[in-house]
Amino acid sequence: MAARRNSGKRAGSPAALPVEQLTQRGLRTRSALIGGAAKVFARDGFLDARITDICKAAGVAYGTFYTYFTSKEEVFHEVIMSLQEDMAGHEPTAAPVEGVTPWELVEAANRQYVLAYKRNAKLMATLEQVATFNDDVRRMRLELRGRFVNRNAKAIARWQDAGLADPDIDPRYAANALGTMVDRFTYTWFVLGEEFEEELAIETLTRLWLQALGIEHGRHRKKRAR
Amino acid sequence: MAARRNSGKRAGSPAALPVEQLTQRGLRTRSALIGGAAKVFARDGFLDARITDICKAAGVAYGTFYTYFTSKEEVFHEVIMSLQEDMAGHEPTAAPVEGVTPWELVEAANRQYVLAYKRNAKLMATLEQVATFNDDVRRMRLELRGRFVNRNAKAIARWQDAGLADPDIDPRYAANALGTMVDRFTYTWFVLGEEFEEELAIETLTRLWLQALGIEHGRHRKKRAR
Amino acid sequence: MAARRNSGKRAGSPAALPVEQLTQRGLRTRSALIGGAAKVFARDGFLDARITDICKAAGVAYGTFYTYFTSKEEVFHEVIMSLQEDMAGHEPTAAPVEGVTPWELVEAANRQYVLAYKRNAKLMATLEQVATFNDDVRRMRLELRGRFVNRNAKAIARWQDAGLADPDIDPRYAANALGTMVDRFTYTWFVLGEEFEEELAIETLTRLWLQALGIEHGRHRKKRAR
Amino acid sequence: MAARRNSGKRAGSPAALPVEQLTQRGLRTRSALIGGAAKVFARDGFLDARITDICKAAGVAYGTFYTYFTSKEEVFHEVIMSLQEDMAGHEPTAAPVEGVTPWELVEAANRQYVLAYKRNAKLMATLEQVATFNDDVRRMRLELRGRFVNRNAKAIARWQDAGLADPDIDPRYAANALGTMVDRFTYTWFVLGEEFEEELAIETLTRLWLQALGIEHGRHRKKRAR
DNA sequence: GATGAATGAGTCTTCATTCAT
DNA sequence: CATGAATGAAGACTCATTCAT
Repeated sequence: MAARRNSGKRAGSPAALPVEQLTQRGLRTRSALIGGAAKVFARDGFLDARITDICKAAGVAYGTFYTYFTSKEEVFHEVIMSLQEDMAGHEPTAAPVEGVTPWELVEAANRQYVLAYKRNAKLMATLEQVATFNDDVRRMRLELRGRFVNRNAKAIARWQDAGLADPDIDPRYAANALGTMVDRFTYTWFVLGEEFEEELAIETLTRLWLQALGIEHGRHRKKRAR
Repeated sequence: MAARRNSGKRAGSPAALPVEQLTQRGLRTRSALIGGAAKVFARDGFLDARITDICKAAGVAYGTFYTYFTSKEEVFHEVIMSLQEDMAGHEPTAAPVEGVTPWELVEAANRQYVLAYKRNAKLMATLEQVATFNDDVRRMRLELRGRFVNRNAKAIARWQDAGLADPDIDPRYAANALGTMVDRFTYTWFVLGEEFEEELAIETLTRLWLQALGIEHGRHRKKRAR
Repeated sequence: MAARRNSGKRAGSPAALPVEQLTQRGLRTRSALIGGAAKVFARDGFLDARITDICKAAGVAYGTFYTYFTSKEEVFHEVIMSLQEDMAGHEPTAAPVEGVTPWELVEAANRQYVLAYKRNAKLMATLEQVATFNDDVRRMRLELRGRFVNRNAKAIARWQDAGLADPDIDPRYAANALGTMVDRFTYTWFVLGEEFEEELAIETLTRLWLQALGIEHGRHRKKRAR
Repeated sequence: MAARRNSGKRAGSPAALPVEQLTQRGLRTRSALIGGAAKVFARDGFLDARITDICKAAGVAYGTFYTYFTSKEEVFHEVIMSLQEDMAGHEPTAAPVEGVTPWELVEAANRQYVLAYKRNAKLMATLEQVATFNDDVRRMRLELRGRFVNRNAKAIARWQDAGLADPDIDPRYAANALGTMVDRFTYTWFVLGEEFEEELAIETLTRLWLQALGIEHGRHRKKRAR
């Protein structure tokens, strides 16, 4: 199985049409291409995705692709944008809400993350793939991760200040570790194919998350899987 | 006037020399190639690594590569084998040892993992890359992961039986989640480049690991990073 | 930064454009390639023919070849198809025609075969070459041969029934032997370069053909070459 | 199925050891190599035969090959020499023998040719293959053919002078055509795999041979195959 | 003489990107 | 805007032949 990547692009790309200046028809075609790309990236990964296939999936001619995008990377970026919208769109409010326990908050967050991941597993796998060799994507992921971690770190600090969580833990370190735990557990589950039972998984992740921080959970009596 | 053709009736590729039948000199060259490959894979990743470069790094002619390996994948496999030896070689004894606390055990394991990862960060990044598109490597990783997780799951179950750990947690789920946490935290640290302070990182990971399971740690008074 | 890999999960080779879906321009290029291939195959044989040369002969860029064909074998197939059309296209009617003597029939057939062979000698040599190592081509040739031999066998049987030919001869064996005689004599002549005089060759082949079957020929007084 | 041939050889071959100066041991090794080559050429054809395989079959080290031969072509030549000895070694005396009828002579010749071909079918196929691209071999075959044809032509002329054969046929043309007939019929039979019954085939070839020349055969009452 | 490792020229093949219609 | 053919750089791989022990 040989594998490789192109090194350079040729000079002076003619630049794709700017989205703003697109006619109705143009917008439709562009959307179709993004949709086709999503399908192909999910099915084949980034490396094995060919522009031809994207165009076929979108029902447009080969050359049309370059009317809207400069490169495979560019469509990929668009696809990932939608993906991330979907991944983030359902997050529970980050802001502290009166009367919501840490357990409820964390469980809700974990549940939504797991479900979103499940929905987008194939594309997430592709995203993971691209992040291993494309610096732009890597940077993008780091930023996103940063925002996510920050929010969690703040919540942890808040809980520490409120005397709910172990004060001896560095919030940034913990937020990184625990966020990573959920993310990668889910990857192992939906991408690598290790089998888990949904409810138990979510509950275990939540319990580990909270107990790790020394937070007492409000629920009781969880059982192991048989 | 020599003549030849590919893909005849016979088997397949000319098959590289079997290691067992190699002379001293052959063994030396083979090692040089693996070393060169490690260097190139670490520097360029798998996708951008070229056989030529591996040969250059090994100080041998192009064709020599194919005396010992069938493909880039095949050397990569060898490189990964050594890598995994290094990653696993320093693991603390898995067997329960009298008088060793969970804290000591987990901290030792985490420390060695972090240090090994640090030592091999670039190659680990490459391994991660290949695992995203090569099924053989992916399988290999899953197996390895499985063994690691099993061991941890057993330790957790033992601690639960001994009344040290929260009995309401499924050991397999927990071992997966916590193993993943350490692995991916380390990846974020050494591959993605997020900055952490070594001692604090190891300690935080250890503390989270143990507290998550409801295990009381034997040490006290950890501080946050400033 | 483009990226790609071979041998993914999907089908196989990128598959050349199907002839039916080709535009005028595409058809023209494809033809040019077949023409160029014919030229190169005739000049260099199959083994020494390089795709580059075919492209040069066709006046197109290297990559264009793979727009239309998957491999050297594939163009070769096309070239051979045209060749066989030319070889078979001029055959005299196989059906028994009132008032045509066996001599006239066999002579006409031999003459057309000799002339067609002469016209296509170089390509026939190449075909012969490929048939020695490519099973597809070999099979193709056997089929063709079979059809040809069958027709001749039927004619022989007819002549036997009509009392014109020696009834003690097995028609299939004879058709094989005599067909082969003409074919290989012509090969020796035009490919190996043994020299013969055209009229005398055709006449001798015809006479041998007929006399072998015990058929009296209608002409007289043939002379030896001086 | 890609196919190709090397274009050039490197400069200054060190020249293989001359047979005359070989020790006993050397002669044995040389023989082993020729034997191994015969096996491999028969199995794989010339194009797919690799020096490695020849050495393996001969039970000697790779490099040893070049102690005795300069190239693949050179061993092939040796192999073909033995082959031709076997093919020619059993030929019935060419010289006119008192009291032997043409039928007896031709049948004996055909029978021995068919049997020899059957014995050596695989190598004959390989010889045919090489003759399509190697000028030396082609020349060799032409010469051999020439000698064979000459002998037959002389016999035909003799029979014409004796009033046994049709005087209106050119002996060289006839000898070429009929020789070719037997040769290629046999090729079709043993190499291409068309099925024939041995006795009937030999008899039919013989009868066609003789009747084509207008020679009355001495036997009677042959039947067709059922 | 024997051994087996080292060499590298020669081609094929892919597919992102460009461009003429 | 759409279409689809044309382009060509980049690298993998083979194996006959050479050469150091």
